[in-house]
Amino acid sequence: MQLKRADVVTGALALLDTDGLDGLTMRKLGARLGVQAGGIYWHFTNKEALLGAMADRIVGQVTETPLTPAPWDAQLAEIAHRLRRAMLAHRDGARVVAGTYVTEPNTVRGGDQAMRILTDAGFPLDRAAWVIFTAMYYVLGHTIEEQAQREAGDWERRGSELAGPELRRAVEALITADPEERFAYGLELFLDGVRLRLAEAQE
Amino acid sequence: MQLKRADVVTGALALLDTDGLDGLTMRKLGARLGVQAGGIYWHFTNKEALLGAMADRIVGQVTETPLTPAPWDAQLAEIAHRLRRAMLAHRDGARVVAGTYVTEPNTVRGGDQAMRILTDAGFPLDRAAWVIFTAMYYVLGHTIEEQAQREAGDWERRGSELAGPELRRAVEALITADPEERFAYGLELFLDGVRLRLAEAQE
DNA sequence: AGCTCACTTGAACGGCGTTCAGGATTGAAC
DNA sequence: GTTCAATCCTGAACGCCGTTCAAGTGAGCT
Repeated sequence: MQLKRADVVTGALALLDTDGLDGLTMRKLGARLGVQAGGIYWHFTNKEALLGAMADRIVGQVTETPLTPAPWDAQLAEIAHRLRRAMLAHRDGARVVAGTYVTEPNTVRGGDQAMRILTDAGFPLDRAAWVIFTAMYYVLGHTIEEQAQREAGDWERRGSELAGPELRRAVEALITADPEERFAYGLELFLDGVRLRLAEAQE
Repeated sequence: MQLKRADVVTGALALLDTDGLDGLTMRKLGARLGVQAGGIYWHFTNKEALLGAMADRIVGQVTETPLTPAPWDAQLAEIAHRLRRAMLAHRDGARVVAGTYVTEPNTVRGGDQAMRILTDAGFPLDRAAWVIFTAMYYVLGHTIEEQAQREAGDWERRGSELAGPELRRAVEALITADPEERFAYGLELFLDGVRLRLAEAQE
């Protein structure tokens, strides 16, 4: 059986889970697929394209099951939570997603969906876009660090060694806390801002 | 005259400006410093350490001039704006800063300062830490994309080709907009959230 | 003048992404 | 069942990367 484009992506995600993003090399991927490294280039023009396809596979989880009807803010929060969970499902998943641009189909679908939720709620189009990208930065940043922390225990050590008095206990507060709770907190933080601006625009 | 640790950082930042992060190699840096690539390893144990020092030099701009007395939210916004400007001052500056951990002295100083502002305003210590990291994710994410967009014109093309109806105009709205205004908007978005929570906690 | 310690050389090592001419495999048409 | 073109893969190389290390150089103190 010959390799299909989708098989390469599946194999690459499996390799990502075992070896991490830094261990994801074309040679190792070839070995796992029973193929020489060069052979992969028939399916993808370069590694970046492969990473893009991987990112899209990960992000695809977000739009897989339809959203239940709910207020706009709850729906937006749901999407953000789904995105975080989808990225956490693969080692270094957030870093993979962060390293790609917006052109892949699933990414576009998700962005489109979020845009519609905000514009339906009465947000002007351009501001809606700003809000979504702001949210995106937060979700990506939070999840990247959540995964970095999960995989490297030396984070804590390094942090508490050199830090000043305030920040030192702050870092401890970060590590101790439940990541999901922290994520929800930060998300609500600027959902508040969005609610405020929506109320202003509506009266 | 022999090389000092600080000279290496200065040369590395100059090379960063001309060749970008991907073009920043030890061999090219050596050439610019009039030194073999291996010689740099006497000053820095590896490239990561060098990048850390570069990041700290960049971040140092933030705490260089003291903050003028002002309400806590204005001070926090000022720090965020300074950080963005400091990173914009070097090509790929945001990516460099994002790739390092918290241990460098200037990074620590800045974090400490921000923590104190929030705790002085009445925020509980652990929540203050959460807020700061949330802000950090936003500032980094925004600035990374701002710089990516500045350097690659194909961003726009790719975005408007494949995008769905909503997102397509959203991307246009992003590109057209003044980055600074967009930055301030997103920042205020969750400063609102912080203000709200502070008001709740105080009554 | 001699010595020490701080710095640098030069060459190598293993690994990386990528290319490409040629071989193998497939599946449909005859 | 043979032919044939399109598809898929091999094998070997290319140039670049970060990093190591024994051996060399040179400035500044004694």
